[in-house]
Amino acid sequence: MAAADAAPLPVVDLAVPEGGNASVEGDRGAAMYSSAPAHHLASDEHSLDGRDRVAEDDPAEDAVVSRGKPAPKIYQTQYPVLPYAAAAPPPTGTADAMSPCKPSGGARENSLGNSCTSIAREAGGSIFDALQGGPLAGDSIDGDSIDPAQDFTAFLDTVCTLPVGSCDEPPSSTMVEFSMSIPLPGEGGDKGRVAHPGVYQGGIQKKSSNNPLHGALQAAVRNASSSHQTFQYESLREGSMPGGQDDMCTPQSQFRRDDHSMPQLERRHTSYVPEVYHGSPIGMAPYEQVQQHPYHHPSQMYDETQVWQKMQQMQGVRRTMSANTHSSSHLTYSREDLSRHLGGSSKNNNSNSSASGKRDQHASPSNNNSNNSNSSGGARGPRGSSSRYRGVTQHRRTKRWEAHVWDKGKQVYLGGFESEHRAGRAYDVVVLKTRGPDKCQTNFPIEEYKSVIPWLGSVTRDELVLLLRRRSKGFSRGSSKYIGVTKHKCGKWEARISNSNKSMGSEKKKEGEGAAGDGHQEDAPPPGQGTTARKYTYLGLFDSELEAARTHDKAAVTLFGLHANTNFPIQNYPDELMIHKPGKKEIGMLELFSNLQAQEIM
DNA sequence: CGCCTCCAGGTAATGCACCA
DNA sequence: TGGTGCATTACCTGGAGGCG
Repeated sequence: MAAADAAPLPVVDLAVPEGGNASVEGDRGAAMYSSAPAHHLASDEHSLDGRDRVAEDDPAEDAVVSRGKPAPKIYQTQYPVLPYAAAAPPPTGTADAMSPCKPSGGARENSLGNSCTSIAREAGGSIFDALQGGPLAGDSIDGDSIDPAQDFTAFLDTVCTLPVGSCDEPPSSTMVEFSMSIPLPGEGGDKGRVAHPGVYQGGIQKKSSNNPLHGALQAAVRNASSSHQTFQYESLREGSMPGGQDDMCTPQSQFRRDDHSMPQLERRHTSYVPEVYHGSPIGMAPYEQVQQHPYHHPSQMYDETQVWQKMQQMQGVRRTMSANTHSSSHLTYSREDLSRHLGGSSKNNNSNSSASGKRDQHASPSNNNSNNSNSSGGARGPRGSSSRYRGVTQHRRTKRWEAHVWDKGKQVYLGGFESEHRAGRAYDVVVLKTRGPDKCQTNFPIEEYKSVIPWLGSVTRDELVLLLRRRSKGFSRGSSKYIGVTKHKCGKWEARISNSNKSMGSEKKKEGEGAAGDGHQEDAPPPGQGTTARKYTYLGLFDSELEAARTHDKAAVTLFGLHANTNFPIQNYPDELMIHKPGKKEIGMLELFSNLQAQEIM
């Protein structure tokens, strides 16, 4: 999808110099984000009724999901800017100061803000922070005090807990806290750039190679001194986390399945920064715009009472309408279902409508709004559906379940999931958000979402999608939570970099878009790199994962500058940025970067 | 005709076997 | 043990096709 075709999402007017505009962001914004743990959706196992568990239980699934892995990329094109602010960084020494969401935020938490326009994005975010900040723990909005524990993780927990049964009481008011603790340069400890040789000691290992890129990288990384920011971050984390920073930061450790007893404080760390970064207005959302965001204007949030009343009304109707199907488990497959699942031709069923109708029925025995689809011959949809859940498809090649919703004519990818059921849940939540409880068709009874709906008012669709994606199977990818880092068989961490480390997806599409070009093309390809063959350059083995990640970042920034797809915020690598020869349009962003630093905003 | 759903292709990133 | 390159997997998107 070309950037120009992106859904008309609320892209703020970006105050970024030439090249740093929204479309640029969109084009190259395939930011890797967050090491958000693939916090398994354990709760839905417990909360769903037995039918679901029988149908969907997959021990392997949780084992996989709980690994906690890198995040997928998000295309800014699709999710341009989330105009809310992050919380102002707490003072050093506070609990939040220990957060892995700090400066380098632990892995891809911040890589979200990396990729191409991270500087601008982060700059914007930090500027905004400086201007007004977001709510902090203890703040209150409209009289409701913000519970620090109620962050996105909690939100998703809520989503996934989806109680079945008592629907008599509306959930208590909750507010999502966005907390970003990112000591940026010039903020606490930016007193002089103290070289810290130890940090990057590993550097890129010397190795004879014919790859010209290799040589360039070696030189670049060798020459680049460590940034103080990174050092400081390390110090903070190490100093404040007796247990070892990595232990604290890794999703693997945080979300180990048997780790539920961990303090809330630890758990909450992993969830929000990505969104914050992602949402950080790249070019600074106008103050007013941000202020208008529901998050900052509780008055614009859902009125829970109204929502609840509406839901109750709807439930009454639905119970009646779906009475017939309610009693039948959706495990009871019809002949059509069996046929479909066994590869029966959808054309036989023809009636796709028929097939789809059955799907709805089974997916949601009490399918709230299923009245439409069932009674009218089924939901729209081509061919035989691969899933009995709406919005869920199974990737034929990978057999993974993917969920999508359509919003304003554009398809929105919700993530890949291990189970059909979870994909269906993802769809439900997003569709509830986008279309509202009274218009959407969900896979499961809407009453199961009663505790979720209030949350939906405090997040944007995009935020929600990001959350779901982070919870999706996609996060189980890779052995490391850092991009470009893999565990070598010898036990060390191997760093590699691709010759197109830059954000994916958009480049190709932009090629034919001349005027809308983002400047990418004008940047010379990496040394020795053609545009055709994908090549990975070996950067060396490292004892620590972190070290490997930083080496990757340095190489990426050296090669791709602002377009680099990094694990940590790009401002951690000013020296590499200087080494990188920027393209014309990058220069504008670099200037912005410099100005921000000069103003001590960054 | 527009919207919606789903399929499946392209590409990025990681896994892993193999070689020096 | 270190390094390379291919295979596999996952992410994301474009577009086909059905329905109102």
